[in-house]
Amino acid sequence: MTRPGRLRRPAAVSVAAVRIDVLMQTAVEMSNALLDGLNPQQREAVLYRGQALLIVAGAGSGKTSVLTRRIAGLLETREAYPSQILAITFTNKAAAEMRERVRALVGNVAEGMWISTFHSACVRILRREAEQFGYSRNFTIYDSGDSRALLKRIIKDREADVLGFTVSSTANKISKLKNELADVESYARTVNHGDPSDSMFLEIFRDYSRALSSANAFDFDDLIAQTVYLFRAFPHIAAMYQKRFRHILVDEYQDTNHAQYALIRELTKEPAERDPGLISAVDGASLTVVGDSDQSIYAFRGADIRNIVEFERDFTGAKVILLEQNYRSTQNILTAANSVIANNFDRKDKKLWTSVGDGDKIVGYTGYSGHDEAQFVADEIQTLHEKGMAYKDIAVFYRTNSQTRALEEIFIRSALPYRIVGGTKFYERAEIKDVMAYLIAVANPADTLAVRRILNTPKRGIGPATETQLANFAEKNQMSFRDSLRFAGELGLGPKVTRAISELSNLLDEASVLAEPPAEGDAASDGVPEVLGLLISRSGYLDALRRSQDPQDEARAENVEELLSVTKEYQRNNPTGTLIDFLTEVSLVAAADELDDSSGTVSLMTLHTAKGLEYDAVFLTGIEEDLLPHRMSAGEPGGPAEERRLFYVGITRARKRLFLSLAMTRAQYGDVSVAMPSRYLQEIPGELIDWKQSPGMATSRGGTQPRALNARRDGYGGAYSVPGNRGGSSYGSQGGAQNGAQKPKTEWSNRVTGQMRDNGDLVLAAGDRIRHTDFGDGKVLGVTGEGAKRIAEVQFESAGRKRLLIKVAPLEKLDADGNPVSAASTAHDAAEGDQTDPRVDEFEPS
DNA sequence: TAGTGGATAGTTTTT
DNA sequence: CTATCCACTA
Repeated sequence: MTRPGRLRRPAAVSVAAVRIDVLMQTAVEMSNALLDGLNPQQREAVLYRGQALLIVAGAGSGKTSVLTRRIAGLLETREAYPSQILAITFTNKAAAEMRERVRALVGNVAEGMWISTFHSACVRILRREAEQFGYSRNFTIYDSGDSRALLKRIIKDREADVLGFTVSSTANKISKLKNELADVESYARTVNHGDPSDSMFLEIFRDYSRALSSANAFDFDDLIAQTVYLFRAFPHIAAMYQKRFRHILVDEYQDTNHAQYALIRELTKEPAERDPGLISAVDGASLTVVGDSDQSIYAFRGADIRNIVEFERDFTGAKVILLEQNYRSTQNILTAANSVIANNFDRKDKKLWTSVGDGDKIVGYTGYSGHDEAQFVADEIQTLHEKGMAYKDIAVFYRTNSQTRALEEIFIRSALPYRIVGGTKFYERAEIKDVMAYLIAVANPADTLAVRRILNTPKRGIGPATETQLANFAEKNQMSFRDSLRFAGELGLGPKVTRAISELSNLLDEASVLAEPPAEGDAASDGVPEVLGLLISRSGYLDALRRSQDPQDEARAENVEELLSVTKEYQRNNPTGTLIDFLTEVSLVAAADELDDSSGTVSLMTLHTAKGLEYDAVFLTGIEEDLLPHRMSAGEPGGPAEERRLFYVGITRARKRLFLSLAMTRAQYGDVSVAMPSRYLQEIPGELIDWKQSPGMATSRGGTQPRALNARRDGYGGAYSVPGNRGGSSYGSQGGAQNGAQKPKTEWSNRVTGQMRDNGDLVLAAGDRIRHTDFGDGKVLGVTGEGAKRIAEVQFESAGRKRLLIKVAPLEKLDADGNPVSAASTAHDAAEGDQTDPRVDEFEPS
């Protein structure tokens, strides 16, 4: 498909003429394919043409649809070439989805568009222009872990810890400054030099910036800020991009920070007149932003809600379109969401509505403990699944990552397939970071942090003393730390150490030869996997893991091999991708990017990660004071309001079913504390919630009438205290099990990730009687599955029917008299000792 | 230099 | 509770 010549630049005059002409055809051409099924507001959002457009898109109002059709429309009417479009999304996954949907609408024309996250777009620009400002294009990207490692060294070197500097506080402060586009010089001007703590921070900030630039590296925040600096310092470079991108679209605009805002401003500026061929000035690019201030949940990270609130004032003549009709959820869910968010003052009133009807009621549940709550979630999921809902359409959300423990444990026992999205990410594991450091040392030898990391990993007898000597040598001779390795012989070290250093240095050299991109015309190399393979085998890293006695190292070795297959997969998909390209991609993956829709598992994630996703059934867990309005948010201005938005985001992820759960007591840091229902629960109209067990019921176990939660705040205040045992710390230290008769549960083995209980040899058949630690006695109805995945379906006398993964469930087989068959035959007793003492069932009314 | 054991400190959300 | 740090010993 060739493009019409008439659209070609340079004369802007003629472009303007064409635009009108195109616009007239637009409505006609687009009405068929692209406007189908849109409501009037959506249609307007697709069709509007002007310099600035704000689409205020409530949750589930079809904004992705609008955005993709808007882009497709620009392409279809030939108002823009693909290369003139820049679309910014929040995650790579969203970017991929958007590209896919545009492709579905207009075909392969979509190829040349830039659809990416802020960070990827900036990396792309920075790599292209790096040489202009003292970096080289193979710079590496420091993730927050790398930044912290660097700061740790600096704080230690400066002995700043005695002044109360911690890594995390310093990292946060630097990040904040960078998000405000402050650099060392500008910050220095505002500093009170009389204050020792102030000037110390300045020194740290300066050291940190120097270290980054001498390592030829950027941290996350730099990627944005440095791009802005680049544009400001080099107007001709800015002009290039300003002329190139004619249409800029930004999704999730409410979560942009100041630096990102400034970047958008730079990109939409009228290009400075530089091009002699141009008769008159080119307009600034047209800007479309989509967002919802009610879903702003990243203020803690510098997101500035004013960017969207003041958009109209900011871009004069901006058009605002409001999308309120929701295509995702039932009315009950929306009413709950509306009533919660209405409690945030200073917001523009906006009410989501739908035409699909009320739907099911929201289900509420109050557990006695976090594990009870988790059991409720697992049971409900099982029921949903039996009624035909696929696991992949179900999600469980929580506020903090630590809440996954109880959920995971119960899910494993219940044989529920689940997946944790985010959390400790694959690429954050120590062994992966080690191996990545090898790759970085090859791709960017200036990155001293990476070189230091691998220097003695695996152990080669190079200790801190040797490392310091190398560093001194490097400094004295004005060379990089990497290069100092080449001169190991001149340091007068022992022969063993000298040889170890030289071998490492040679290995890196060899690898970098291998990493060279293939010469012009050569068949594509399979460079990245080859380089990685060489590094992990010759360095001895993989062997060291395999030889290790530590059982966890086996899993680590597997992870390293997994990374090797990741590189192979990467190279298959990107035959011309270089090592640096691979490293970039890895640095910029977000939690939600790991989601795989076809996985067939329940998804567990934090509320933050959940933004932008949707599921048929959603479980919001831990709706408690100090957890949902999180304790840490109380002090911050705007904190509680942001927490409410977080709750709102969670509610609006649900299509059909919404479950709200909480616990009366929650185990945290080893001891148990009392939890109160979240204030936000009362903001939902009582008639929308069907309490299976309300906070009122949960205290008075005997089964009184459900007490409406929403009735009165003080209604449950006093009822919440846990009987007995408020005495404090003696609790955990006594080893717990004998306290089992008391209500709050004692403790559970939290060994989910480590070795599990293992009933591997336990044979069960239909008709057998068993005793379960939590559910009491029951009868086996049937056994399905093979080997380690054998699942028993058990009818318990009082706890109902459950599915249990035999291998790991805390159960014993009983003989005809109701006694455990034999302690020895069930492996877990012998293996685990005190953790598995049978306890009184915490869930049962006693 | 490596490995161990005891003490201690930190506990929100993440591109 | 857990992860990390530090000091001490082999």
